[in-house]
Amino acid sequence: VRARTVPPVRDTGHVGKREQILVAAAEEFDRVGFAATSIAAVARRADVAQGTLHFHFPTKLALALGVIDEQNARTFAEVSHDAASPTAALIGASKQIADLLRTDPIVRAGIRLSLERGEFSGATSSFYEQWIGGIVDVFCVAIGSGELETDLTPEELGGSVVPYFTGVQLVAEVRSGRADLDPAVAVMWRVLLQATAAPAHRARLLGVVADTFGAAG
Amino acid sequence: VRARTVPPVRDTGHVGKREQILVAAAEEFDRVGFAATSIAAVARRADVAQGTLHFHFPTKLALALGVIDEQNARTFAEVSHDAASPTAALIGASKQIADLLRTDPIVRAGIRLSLERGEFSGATSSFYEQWIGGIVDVFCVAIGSGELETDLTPEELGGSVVPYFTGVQLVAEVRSGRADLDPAVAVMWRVLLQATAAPAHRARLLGVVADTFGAAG
Amino acid sequence: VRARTVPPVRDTGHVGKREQILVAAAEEFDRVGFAATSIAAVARRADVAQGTLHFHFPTKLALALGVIDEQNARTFAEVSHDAASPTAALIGASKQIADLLRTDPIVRAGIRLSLERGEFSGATSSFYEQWIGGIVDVFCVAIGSGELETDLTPEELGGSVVPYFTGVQLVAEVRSGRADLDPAVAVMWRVLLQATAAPAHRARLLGVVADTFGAAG
Amino acid sequence: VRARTVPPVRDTGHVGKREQILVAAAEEFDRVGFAATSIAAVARRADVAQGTLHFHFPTKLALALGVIDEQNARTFAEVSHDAASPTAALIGASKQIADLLRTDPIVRAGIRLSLERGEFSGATSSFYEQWIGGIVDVFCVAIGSGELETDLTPEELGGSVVPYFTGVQLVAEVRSGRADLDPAVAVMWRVLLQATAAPAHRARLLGVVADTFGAAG
DNA sequence: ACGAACGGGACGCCCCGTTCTT
DNA sequence: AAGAACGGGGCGTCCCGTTCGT
Repeated sequence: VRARTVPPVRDTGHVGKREQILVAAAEEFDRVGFAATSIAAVARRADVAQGTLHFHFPTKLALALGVIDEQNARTFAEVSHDAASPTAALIGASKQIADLLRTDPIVRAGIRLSLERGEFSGATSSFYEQWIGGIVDVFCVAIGSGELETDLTPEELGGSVVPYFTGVQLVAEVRSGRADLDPAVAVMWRVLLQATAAPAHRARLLGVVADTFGAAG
Repeated sequence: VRARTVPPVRDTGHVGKREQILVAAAEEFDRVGFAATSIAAVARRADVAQGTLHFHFPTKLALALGVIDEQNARTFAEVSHDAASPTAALIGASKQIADLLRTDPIVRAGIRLSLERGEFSGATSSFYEQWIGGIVDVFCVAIGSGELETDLTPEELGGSVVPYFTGVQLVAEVRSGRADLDPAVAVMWRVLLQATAAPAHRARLLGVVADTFGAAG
Repeated sequence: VRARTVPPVRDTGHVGKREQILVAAAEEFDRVGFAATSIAAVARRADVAQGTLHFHFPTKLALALGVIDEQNARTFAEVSHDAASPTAALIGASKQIADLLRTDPIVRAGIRLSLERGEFSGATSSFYEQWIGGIVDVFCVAIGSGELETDLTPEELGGSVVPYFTGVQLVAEVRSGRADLDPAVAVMWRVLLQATAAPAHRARLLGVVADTFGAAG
Repeated sequence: VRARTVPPVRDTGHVGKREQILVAAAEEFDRVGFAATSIAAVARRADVAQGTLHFHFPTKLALALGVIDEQNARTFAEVSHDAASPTAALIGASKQIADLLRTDPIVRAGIRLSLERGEFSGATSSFYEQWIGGIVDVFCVAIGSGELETDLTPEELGGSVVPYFTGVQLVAEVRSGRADLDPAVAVMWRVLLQATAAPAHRARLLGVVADTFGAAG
């Protein structure tokens, strides 16, 4: 920090105080939740003065919203739309999100904050609506293309898959610190495909699941 | 309190300060979570002096553990074992727990606290292990009796159903304050039965779901 | 304690709850002082319910005064009046009190409380007046008998010896936990005798000091 | 405080919040001791918000150590080394410290805290070691120069004089609020000089005592 | 613009000393 | 003799401005 008194030619590794703070905040939020997170601890972890923190995020709530926004961006960025096999694309996205949940503090924190009801209602519920909406779209395509066959509507399906994934991730966190998240997500997909995959596609999609979270994983 | 200065013949509704406190604490924990709950608020809500509260629960953590314990007791009490149709019994239990989640503050709070990672690890993870264990047993019977047919092991199934229910309940809470919890649980069961029910039992079990969470629900 | 549910014929070692409490209180007062002593800790240490404690001592102040009174009694009981050599008697008493200060929690606590100014002013200053008064009497006799020769009045002498002993004891406590109290008291007497002993008695009295706190001590 | 919104030319009497707090704390510590001193009372007396106080002294212990440090500095600053007559210098220092004990709250509080055993052990015992060490040095010189004659070693003498003074001061405090501290210190010196002063210097040194704490005192 | 020191109240948890009832 | 109830702070510290220096 002191070395920056003379702003040098190419401060390598300089990622901007803002992001530095955001990551530190995410780590604390993920660790102990919103209410128990102290701004002082965030500043300490970010190696930043409290005044500096206050300059970028005037309030603790702003800090949380910043984390949630960033998490939304990162999460949705992972969803790749593949018209060929929408269900396979969904499986791939779930794997990538599971990976993020294991590695990216901002995503971890964002999810946790999104589930703490209360002050984030706005950002939070819109997050779920958005997510479910996107998945419903995928299911529409998948059903339309005959990849899935079910008497459930796409809305019912999407509205159940998102909570399913949420629960799997959350209980994995509580039980094992997300160590065995991948197999749990795989089981989820096996249940879902057994229930909804068209017979013609079932074997292939189960293969995708096995490959994605596979024996190697 | 004042009315008790003359201990009357039949102090109806006197449930003991301890339970009074437990309920008040549960309401607060459910509303804002552990960290944001203030002991003063609990005492106020329970209409009890802070010293009284401290006598029964020396610490905020003790308060939370008390709530979790009570919730465990109440939750498991709901599970009725019906040898005739274990799956139907499970569906019934899920309905009853869903009802508790809508009405019983202690159960609501207990679940919420169980998902807040950290200091409750002990009580919490044992809670999930216990719950999953019980459900695995039911699935063993159900598969053995031919009611369910699946290539998933009972362990996989139980370990996936519990998170499924947890997620459904949680997202329902965030999205609608659990107003539409019943239909969401019904969808869950339709997915699960479609995936695992033996053809000979499928229609009947779906009927149980419809009746349980049914049009009347 | 449990064994006393049936009050037996000869509860050996039964010293009365009152004294039990007094000792426990003294230990705590000696350890941390009046203000920092908690009544709960005293009750715990005395293995007595708080209600019981309150029955014997309605107030924390009463507890402290009880300790101080008992200490006064025990302290003054040690002073033996020996007309043959009043100074030697004084030396002996100082040794005995020094021993008490090392072993008797009530005396330790009483002294400590007596020096904590404030609420005990009454009991405390009377304690010093009484003590100094007694010693002045001894010095009167000693000077009258020609054992001591000094241009200091007995009042000056007594009023200086008591603080001297107090300081020696106190600093010994702070510096070494009273481990080397005896030699320090011996030095005190050597100073005092060098200043006040009549030449004819000096050697004998110094011998008394050496014997009392002596090489064996 | 309000007057400082416009930082004026000559903020007379502005001594810094830190010192302001230190003095207020000393007054409280002196009045009721460490344990019974409330931080709120200190803040109130210093006319400072509790947050401000916490900024300068994060803990009550830090506050006490701050007072003790300051007292050490002020006390040792009074000791003037006069090679001509070391004993006279010591007498003078004792007078000055006695004056401080009557007037300077920080010195009063520091002494009191130093005698409250327990958490201050570190700062406290070093205080006594330092003090005794300094006085032993003086006695070495005094004995070497023939001003004092005694069979006591300088260590014994120094290790006895400091407690003597401590006791005199303390009992004076308890008995009379230190009103008659000066005569008591004078008596102390008369005893000490009678015991240790070389005959050739005795009259002169007693004269110094009389002049210092003298008839005018 | 940015960083840092300083100041300010407001509670939060703990627990303390007491009283009241059994 | 004991258990239960009771308010009242104590300490810590948190989150937030504001004012300096750079």
